[in-house]
Amino acid sequence: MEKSFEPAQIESKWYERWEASGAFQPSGKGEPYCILLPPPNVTGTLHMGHAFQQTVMDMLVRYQRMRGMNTLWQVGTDHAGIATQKIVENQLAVEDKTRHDLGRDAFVERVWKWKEESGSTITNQMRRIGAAADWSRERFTMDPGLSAAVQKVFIDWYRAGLIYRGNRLVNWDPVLGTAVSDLEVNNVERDGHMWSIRYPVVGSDESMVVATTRPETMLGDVAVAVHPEDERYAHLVGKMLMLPLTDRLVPVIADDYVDKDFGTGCVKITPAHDFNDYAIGQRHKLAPITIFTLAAKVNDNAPEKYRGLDRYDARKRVLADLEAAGLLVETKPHKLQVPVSDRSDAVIEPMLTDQWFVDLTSDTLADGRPGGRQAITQPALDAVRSGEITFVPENWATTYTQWLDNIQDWCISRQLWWGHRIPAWYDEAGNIFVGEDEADARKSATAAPVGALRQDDDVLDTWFSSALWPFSTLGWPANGPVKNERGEVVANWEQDKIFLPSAVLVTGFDIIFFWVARMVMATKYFTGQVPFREVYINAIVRDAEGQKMSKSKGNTLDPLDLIDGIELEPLVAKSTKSLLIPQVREKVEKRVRKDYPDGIPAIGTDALRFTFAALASYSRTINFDIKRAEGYKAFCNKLWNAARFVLMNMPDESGPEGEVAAPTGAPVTEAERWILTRLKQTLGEVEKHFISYRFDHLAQALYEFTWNELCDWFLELAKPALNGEDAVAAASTRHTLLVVLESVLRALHPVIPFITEEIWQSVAPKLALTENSLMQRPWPCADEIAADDAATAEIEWFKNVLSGIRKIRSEMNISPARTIPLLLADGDASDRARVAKFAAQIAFLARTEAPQWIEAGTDEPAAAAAVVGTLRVMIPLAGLIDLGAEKTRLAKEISRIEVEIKKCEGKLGNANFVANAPAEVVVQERQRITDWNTTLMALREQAQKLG
RNA sequence: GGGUGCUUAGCUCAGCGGUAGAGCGUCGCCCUUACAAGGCGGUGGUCGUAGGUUCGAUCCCUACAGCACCCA
Repeated sequence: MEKSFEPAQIESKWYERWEASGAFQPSGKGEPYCILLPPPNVTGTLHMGHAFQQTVMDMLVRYQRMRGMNTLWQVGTDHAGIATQKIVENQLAVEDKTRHDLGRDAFVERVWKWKEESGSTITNQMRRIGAAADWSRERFTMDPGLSAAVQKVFIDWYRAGLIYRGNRLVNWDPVLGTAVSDLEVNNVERDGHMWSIRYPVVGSDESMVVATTRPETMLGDVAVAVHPEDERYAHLVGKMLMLPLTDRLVPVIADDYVDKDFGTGCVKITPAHDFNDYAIGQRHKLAPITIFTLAAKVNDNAPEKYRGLDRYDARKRVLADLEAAGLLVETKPHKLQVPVSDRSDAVIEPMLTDQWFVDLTSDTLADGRPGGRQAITQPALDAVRSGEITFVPENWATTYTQWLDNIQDWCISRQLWWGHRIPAWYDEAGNIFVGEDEADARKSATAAPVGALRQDDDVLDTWFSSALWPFSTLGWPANGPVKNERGEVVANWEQDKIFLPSAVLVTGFDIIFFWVARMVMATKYFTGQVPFREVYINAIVRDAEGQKMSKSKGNTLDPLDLIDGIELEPLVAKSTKSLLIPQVREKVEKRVRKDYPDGIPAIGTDALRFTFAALASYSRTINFDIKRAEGYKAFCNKLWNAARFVLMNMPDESGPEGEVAAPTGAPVTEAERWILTRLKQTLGEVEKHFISYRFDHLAQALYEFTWNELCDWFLELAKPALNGEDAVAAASTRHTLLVVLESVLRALHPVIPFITEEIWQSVAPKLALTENSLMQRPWPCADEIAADDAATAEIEWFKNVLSGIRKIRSEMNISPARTIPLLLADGDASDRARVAKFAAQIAFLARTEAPQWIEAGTDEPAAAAAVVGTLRVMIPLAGLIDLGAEKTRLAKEISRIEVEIKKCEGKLGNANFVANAPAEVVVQERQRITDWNTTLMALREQAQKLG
């Protein structure tokens, strides 16, 4: 083995071998255990969030596979309608073209081409982080099978009356020219103004003043609303107002929605361009007036002078005209939430358009069939309320149910070209025909179409196809084998439905509504089953200061840069490459140079994964600190060197295969039985933490065992045993070293697969193991290891003795290289026996001469002492230690213990404590005071002897 | 405005009713033959503030402050 751990060398070789061996595919044996990968954007790249989430999934999958489960990690990518179309449109823009220059078919072809080029980027990156996913079943949301599922679901829901077409207010992106989902809209706080505008009351001297952040929308006002109990305006309700700048009159209406205390208590109502106003308009049966075109320019419903103006130009014009008319009462600065499209940065304009919706809100349809609430929403709510699906951490269930309780119908149409085209046709009279194709649509119609049929231009929301992911990837709705777009068989529902429900969904909280809930809805409706039993909501990865990672801040990290390392200059170049605004570029460069003055060191995949595990508590964010990752690289190196030590100590005369003969019978030494006991405990903890998804505790348990017990104590204890005269103990220790190392490799494998595999390959022959890969080994079960409490007590005693000596050496500044005398006094029979048993270990590890007992009554030389129980462990002062220093040290120790005793006495002296505290707590407290007193007496005796 | 979290050592975080913990950093001594990415030993915290419940509160309850995020 190399002298130190070199991640790059070992990571490159294992992944391909694992994949080629078929180890990532379901074994076909054991209980099914399935995890669905939240499909990343097909043209996307791996970011820290992906790397974290996928590490979590990979740990679970590898663990369950080792436990003998029939494991499927279903992977694939998402066509990400808007994002992908936008990228290709940007490419066209460079050539000074738009998608319309190409036409629909040629454009879509071009997107496919781009998908072919870049589609494997993220999946190859996933391989770098070691994802043990079944790539032979990789799917794409637009492959033929998944498209068939989309079509069937649309048609079935349409025919069940659960999908309808309607003219509704939606989030409209005027730049992209499509409706977008709420998820793609960010509410951003911006500096704006609050303008107060006077609306005169018709036939009166009175007027009403409304406050608005969007004065231009007044051109579409249909009313002014006040609170029904607002006495100031009660007499005006029902009266008409003159809408300034127009020749229209609008009524004053009363509605609870209005906040009396906000502004003047009068609200202008523009139903066509505001969601709240839309609801009020509906309540009061006021027809909305749309005043913008789809490009957000003023349309013909507004007075002529404003027509054709962009919404912001219109605002200026409206304000100027109001000012001129003396109707602008006040202008003051105001912070407001502006809805901004995540995809184009354009300000969203609520817009009345014809869209397709999934009904999620009506109880019963007009014809008596169940409505969407009954058929789709309620079952999804029940699945979580009944506990059929549980969230981890559990409070996310509240988020889920609250959202479903207030759900709106789902707008599923998008005005894009890239996506699943809606299987609906219109005749010349505007009648709708839905079917698999035009012929099927005609066939299923109740009336003959008028004239020619034309297919709907729109495509479906990407989430519509991802909602079907849990069952469409398993082959539904086909009965036989399903092929992907390359013609390879990837699923077969008849066989694969055993993987439904999947075991756990690992995903971010931000898509609970948009994806998680919709998967539950669709899967429940079409298969009658829940899509998964548990939902583990993973934390969001932030930078070390807790800031959101963003390219424009310059605090993003590329997981591959952490794995491979990167020099400063390339890192700067990379971070600033796609930033267009010069100021941002400077800021980013400064930040990168400050944060990584020496670039990023290569820490390797395993250390990165261990870091993710160690940070994965139930907290909702994890702040990624590169320092921490470096610490876990050191851990990998520690493990590496521990393995080196074990292998270096194997006999030369091992068998033909390198096998080290297993001794018959139980391990000989206390140390072996102790480390096996600790291994058993650790494995038990790890199993527990896997069940509760506490990867931080899991990682810590393994870290502590490996470093603080195996390396710090057992390997050290093994040294004298291996080199001692007891050949039986040496042989036994040698074998235990191998067994413990091999077990810990197995236990660590789900977290750090590469290094463990690499080491295991060298260890396996020594144990005559026949598997080709660590991946094929079973999980090291705690139940298979014997515990030995007596041995544990012996080793605890030994550790106390050794620590006592080390502390004296260190505090008295005795050179670690110097061998010193060791004296023992007092103690009981068991101390005598233990000293005899561990004499060689004590001498070796504490660098002392053979211990010498001082019999009671004989004179003691002046010495520094440590106390273990009643035993005094002493190092003579002569030539080594300053008497004064030792007295000071003792005094400090004595006063520390006196404080502890005082605390105990305080509790035990309280009658209420003794009467009310649980018996075992009182007993424990009494035991503590006894132990402290024992130590105190020994220390005092020692102090007295020093004079 | 409604909701959900968070506030513990210099930093990043565990703990959550009965002796305050880890990693990193820091200080001292050591290049001891698995590992200086290391060893050994230290230092460092009235657990956001104020009340309450309890024999006992970092942990439970209430209020407040600050910081996040989600939904309006």
